Amino acid sequence: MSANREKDSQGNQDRQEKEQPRRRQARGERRIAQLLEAAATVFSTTGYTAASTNAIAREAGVSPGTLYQFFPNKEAIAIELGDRLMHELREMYGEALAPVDPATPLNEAVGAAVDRFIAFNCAHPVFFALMHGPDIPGRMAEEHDALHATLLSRIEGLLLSFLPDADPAVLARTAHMCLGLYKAGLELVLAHEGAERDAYVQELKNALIRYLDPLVGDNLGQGEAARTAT
Amino acid sequence: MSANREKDSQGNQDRQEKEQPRRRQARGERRIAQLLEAAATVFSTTGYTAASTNAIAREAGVSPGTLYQFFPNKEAIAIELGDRLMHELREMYGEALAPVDPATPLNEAVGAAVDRFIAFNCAHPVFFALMHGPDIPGRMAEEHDALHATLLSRIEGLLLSFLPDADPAVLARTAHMCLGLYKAGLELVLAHEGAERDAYVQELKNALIRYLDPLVGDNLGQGEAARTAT
Amino acid sequence: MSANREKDSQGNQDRQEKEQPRRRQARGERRIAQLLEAAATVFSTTGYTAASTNAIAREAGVSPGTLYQFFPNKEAIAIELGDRLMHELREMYGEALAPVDPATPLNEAVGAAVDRFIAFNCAHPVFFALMHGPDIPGRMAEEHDALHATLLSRIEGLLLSFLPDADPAVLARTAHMCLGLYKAGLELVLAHEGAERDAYVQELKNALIRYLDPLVGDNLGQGEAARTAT
Amino acid sequence: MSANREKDSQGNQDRQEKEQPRRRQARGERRIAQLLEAAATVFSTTGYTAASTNAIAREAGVSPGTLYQFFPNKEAIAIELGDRLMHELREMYGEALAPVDPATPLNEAVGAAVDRFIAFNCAHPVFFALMHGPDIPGRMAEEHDALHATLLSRIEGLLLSFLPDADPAVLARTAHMCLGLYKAGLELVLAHEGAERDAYVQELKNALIRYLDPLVGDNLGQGEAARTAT
DNA sequence: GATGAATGAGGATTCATTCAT
DNA sequence: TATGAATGAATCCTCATTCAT
Repeated sequence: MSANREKDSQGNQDRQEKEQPRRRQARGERRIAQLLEAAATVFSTTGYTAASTNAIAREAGVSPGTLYQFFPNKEAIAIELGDRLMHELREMYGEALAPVDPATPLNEAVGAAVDRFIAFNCAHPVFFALMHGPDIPGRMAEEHDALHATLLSRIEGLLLSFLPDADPAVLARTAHMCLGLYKAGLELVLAHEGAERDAYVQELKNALIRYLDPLVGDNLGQGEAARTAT
Repeated sequence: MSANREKDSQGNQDRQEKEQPRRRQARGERRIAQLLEAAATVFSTTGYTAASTNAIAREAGVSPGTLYQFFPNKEAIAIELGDRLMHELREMYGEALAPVDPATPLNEAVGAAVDRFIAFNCAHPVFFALMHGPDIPGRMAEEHDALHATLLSRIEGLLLSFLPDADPAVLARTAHMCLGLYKAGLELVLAHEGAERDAYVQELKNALIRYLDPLVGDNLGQGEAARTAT
Repeated sequence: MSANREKDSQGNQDRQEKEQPRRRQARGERRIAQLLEAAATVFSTTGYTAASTNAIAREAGVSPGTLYQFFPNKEAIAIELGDRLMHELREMYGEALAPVDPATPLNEAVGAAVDRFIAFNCAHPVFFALMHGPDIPGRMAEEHDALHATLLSRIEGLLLSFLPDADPAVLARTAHMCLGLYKAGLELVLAHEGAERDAYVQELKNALIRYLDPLVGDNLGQGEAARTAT
Repeated sequence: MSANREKDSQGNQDRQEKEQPRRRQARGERRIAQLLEAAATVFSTTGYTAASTNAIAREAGVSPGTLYQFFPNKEAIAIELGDRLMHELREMYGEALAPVDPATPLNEAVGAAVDRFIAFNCAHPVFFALMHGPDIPGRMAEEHDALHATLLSRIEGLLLSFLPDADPAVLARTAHMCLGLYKAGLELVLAHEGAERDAYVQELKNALIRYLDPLVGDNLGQGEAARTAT
């Protein structure tokens, strides 16, 4: 049933004999990556709750025991997955989303941010599952909340560029709304392909821009831009 | 929470024979309602996947066997629940959302629709769980899609009042976006209480109105309204 | 006294009838007895830790699921088993071991008590396993201790008949020693059969009588009796 | 949790070649001792059945593979541990317990023997676990029995000093009883500390002496001694 | 129709043991 | 030799579903 055994024919023979511990660790790291990838697949297919560790192991081509050599339980897999995704997000786009030149027109800033996020989410479909999870039980909810909080603070950072003197409560609410809108749009984007997908991306941008536009009333001309963006 | 004592000691034996089938039916209906109510509670608490039929039966105060006398499986419960919710929605708000006087300003129309939906969703928290389910497995997805489709067509109806000559594809996309935006906002609304909840309701309306406003360009003055709605 | 069912007390109001439950419950009770008997067999064969619930179910001739319909986990089985054994012990020998006529010679009192206990233990070999368990984990240790404490207090009661004015600390220590001696002897008794077993029973009595004899110095002549008992 | 690098940097390179096999052996011996020590800790903490080989390896600071380089399986560890303990016992107290001057009063002989054994058991808590194990599965029971047999023969030897012309069957039975009594007392001794422990040690001696005293009837005056020992 | 016992496959997790390096 | 990854059967327990009464 289980075909496994180092199927990665990467020909990594150039590694050194001195670095034996490193080799060991390297193998472990590879397995971990492999398992996380498998978990990503299974999570995005079935959702966290319905995902079984055996299925993840099978998807990764290893035995269940191997999975538990690297992760103490199912939760830990999702948590590590979330951590890695956040890390990558951070690496790709810098520590903050924010450092936007306030002179940048809103529609450009939003458009760029959405494009980036969409690209990231298309590359990592699990991110959506983890971000979106409504049925996350136990200690994992904390992780979920942490991920959420991180995203929110980034969005707040971005918004601050445009709304430097906003009431913190309003700012928080606006960030929540933006994240919600984004998630809603993302779901539609991921559900379509090709031209239709692009159209939804544009609609998502429109929705965000139009939602935010009145809040940055001093940036003249943007309302007009937004109105003609379709 | 309904008591279920069928020991009708009414002494009216002659009537009993004739009415037995009806009584039976009536009892069955009561049981079904009881079970669906319990299912609604359990589904909204734990989500569909994590909900167990035994838990539903226990919540309904009946044995698992009884549950399976009325529903062939777990899926069927959710499906029936969805159907009933749609039915109730239809009863409450008419066959279509649409019959809106085209002269109604957009913000009023959207505001009224959102208020209605929010009220409905607050009254029936399961609706959100069923509408939102990202981890719906197997054949149940069809039902989910059906529910979705119904909502979409209603939204399209409403939109048609304002965009009578829109491209069908654009119309569909717009409806999808509206539904997505609504779901996103609903999640935030349900997650808060009191004044904060009201604030989110307003934000949700704003988001929808501003999103739609440019599409109904002929309705002069509404952009202004939207801009000042906060 | 009955098995502890998983009872989420969720406001189930007035339920079922009066006659059927008897039958149902009767079947359940029989299953419980069956399962406890199987557990007794398995526990005495392999010890608590090494005993598997599947093995118990198999021994009882039922599926694993059935076992868990009556017991929430492995611990509960052992606990219920212990409770039933204590209950039976109490039923057989009265609430206390003690009400011994102080005029009874020590050797007779001890002999009678040992005979009774031996008979009980031979009839219920698990009792030894539960009493003796050195590797009992988790919450079950409490039960074990409770069982132990019960036995100790009974022994103390008996001793008080002979040592009415003993220091409580000494009394406790003496009771512990008696129980320990008894357990040690019991192990040997259970390990043999026929005449050899009888011989060990006699040796156990001797050990206890001789240990206690000097403590009841006022009962003249008992030392002599003890010395010739072999 | 000790690091375990065998990079013995003794700088004596010339010796190395000749002595490599010896060094190897020495290293192996050290590993074995290390593993047995770890096993002793784990066994006495969790019991044999619940002890995992991985836990032993971890406690020893080595990998599971290393453990299996020296022991073919879990059983073998316990067996070797038992053997070493017996060996040490023999080394410490001579080949026999017996060489007791028959003129030694019984209470002195028993008191000395008990003190020695108690000291040994306190120094090696595993001994109790191995000696006492009621849940020993499979082939390991043989080893357990062997250990037991050794102890018994030593006790018999000691008894022979006092009962030179006893029936072998009686002798064996008496030895079994003494060992049982000792184990029972030991359990109580190990369960207490300080003055209470000492008190239990004394009680254990009393129990043994009083048990044996009548058997050595020709040693006048000992009965008296036993009676006043408390 | 109602009950609750019964089922058994499946899920998370552990562990003795083996294997490649 | 030492390592630590790998295995897979076994463990405890759950749950959708069926059955006898």
